[in-house]
Amino acid sequence: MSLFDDGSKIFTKEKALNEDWIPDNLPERSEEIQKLEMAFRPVANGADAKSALLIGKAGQGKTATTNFVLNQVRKYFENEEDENFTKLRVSCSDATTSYQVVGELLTMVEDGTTVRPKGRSLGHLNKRLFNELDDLGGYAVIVLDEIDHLASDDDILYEIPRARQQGRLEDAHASIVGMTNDFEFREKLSAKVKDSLADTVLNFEPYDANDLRTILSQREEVAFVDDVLSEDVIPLCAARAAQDEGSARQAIKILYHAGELARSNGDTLVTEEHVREGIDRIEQEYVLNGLNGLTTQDQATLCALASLEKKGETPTRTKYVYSEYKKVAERIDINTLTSRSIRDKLQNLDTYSMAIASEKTGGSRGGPHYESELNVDLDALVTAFATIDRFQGVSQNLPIEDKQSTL
DNA sequence: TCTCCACAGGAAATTGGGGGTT
DNA sequence: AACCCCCAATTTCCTGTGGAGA
Repeated sequence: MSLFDDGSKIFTKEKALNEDWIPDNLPERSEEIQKLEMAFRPVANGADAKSALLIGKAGQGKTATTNFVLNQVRKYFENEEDENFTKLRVSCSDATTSYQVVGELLTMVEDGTTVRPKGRSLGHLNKRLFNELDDLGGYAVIVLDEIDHLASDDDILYEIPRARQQGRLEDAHASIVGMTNDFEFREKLSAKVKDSLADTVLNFEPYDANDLRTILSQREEVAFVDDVLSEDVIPLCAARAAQDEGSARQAIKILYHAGELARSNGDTLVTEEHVREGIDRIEQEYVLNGLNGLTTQDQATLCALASLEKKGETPTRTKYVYSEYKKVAERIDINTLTSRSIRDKLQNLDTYSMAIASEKTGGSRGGPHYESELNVDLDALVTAFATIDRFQGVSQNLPIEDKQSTL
C-alpha cells in the first residue's frame, strides 16, 4: 500500500467535491442559466452582450452559473474562427477600487511584465486597457466577484460597458458580469452605473433542503463509490446547510469532510457520525479562517467580545466592549483606537459573521444603540486565537482581569 | 411635555505607506 | 532627485435619534 493508494473504498472521483468542479448541468438553476444566456445572445449578431448582475449569498451557484454559461459562449467562439473570446476574472475583495481592478486586468492582459501598475492616473490605465482589449479583438467578458467591495468607486462599471459606444473600443466588445452577496448593492451604485449594469439582474434565492439533496446526490454519483453513503448522510448534510445559509458549497464541504473522515478511519461506510464530526471540523476551520482574515485591531475587538462572553455579559453595549477593548489593546501592545473606530470594527465583525450586532432602542439613557455578541463558538475562537502569537497569553486567560497597577 | 443624554453613523481631513515617471 | 498618483485606516467633527427623567 503506497502513500497515495490507501486502499480505501470511499471515493471514485474525489475532485468532483472540489469547489472548482463544474457539473454537466445545474439542476436547480436552469432558470438563472436561461436568463444569463439571454444576456449573451446579442453576441451572435456582433452586438455587445448585456452586462449582468448576479445577486445571492455565498454558495448559491453564482459562480457555477457564470462558468457554465461562459463555457458555452467560449464554445460558440471556437467555431467562429476569426473571433477571440477572453474571460477575465477579478475578485474585488483583493482589488477594492476601480484603479486596482483596472491594474489587475492589465496585469492579466499585458505581457507578464506589468504588475498592478501604480503612479499613473486612472485615465491612463483605462486607455492602456482598452488598447490591449482592442488588440485581442473579439469578445472580452470581465467577471467581477464580490463587486460590492467597489461600492463608492464604481467608475469601471460605467466605463467598460460603455466603452464601445464611446468609441474607446474599436475592434473588441466587452461586457461585465458582476457578482455580489449584498442585496442592497444596486441601491448603492451611482445612477449612471445602475442602468448600464442592471440590464440583467439575477437573484439567487437560497437553496432549500430539497435543492441541496438533489445537488448532493448528483455529486455522490460522480464522487463516491456506489452505496458507500449510508442513507441518512445526504439528508443530514442538506438539512444542516439549509438551516444555515442554504449554501451548496457548505453542503458539499460537509459531505466531503465526512467522506474523508471515513477514509482516514478505514471505515467502509460513511455514517451520520462522520457527518457530525465533519461539521465540527468545518466550524473550527471557519473560525480560524475568519480570524486570520481580520486586521489586528478587528481581532482585538473580537477578543474583547470573547472576554465579555466568557463573563456571561453578552450581548452587551458598545461602550462596554470599548472599555474591554482598551484592556486588550494594552495587553497586546497595540495602539488604542477611539470609540468611533471600535463602532466600525463591531460592524465589520458583524458583516464577517464573527459577531452579531443588533440594534436596540431605549435603555438607561434612551436613544438608539447596538448590543453585540459573538456569532461563533467561544471555545473554537479561543483555540483559533491560540495560533496568533500576539494573542498568546491573553486569549488563553479570559476573561481579562482588571489591571492591578499599584507599582 | 420638554429637554438632554449617550449613543449611531456620515463626511471630511489626516496619517503614513506603497509606488510610479522623467 | 523631484514630482506625481493611489490607498486604507483612523481621527475629528458633526448631525440625528428617541426614551429617561425632570
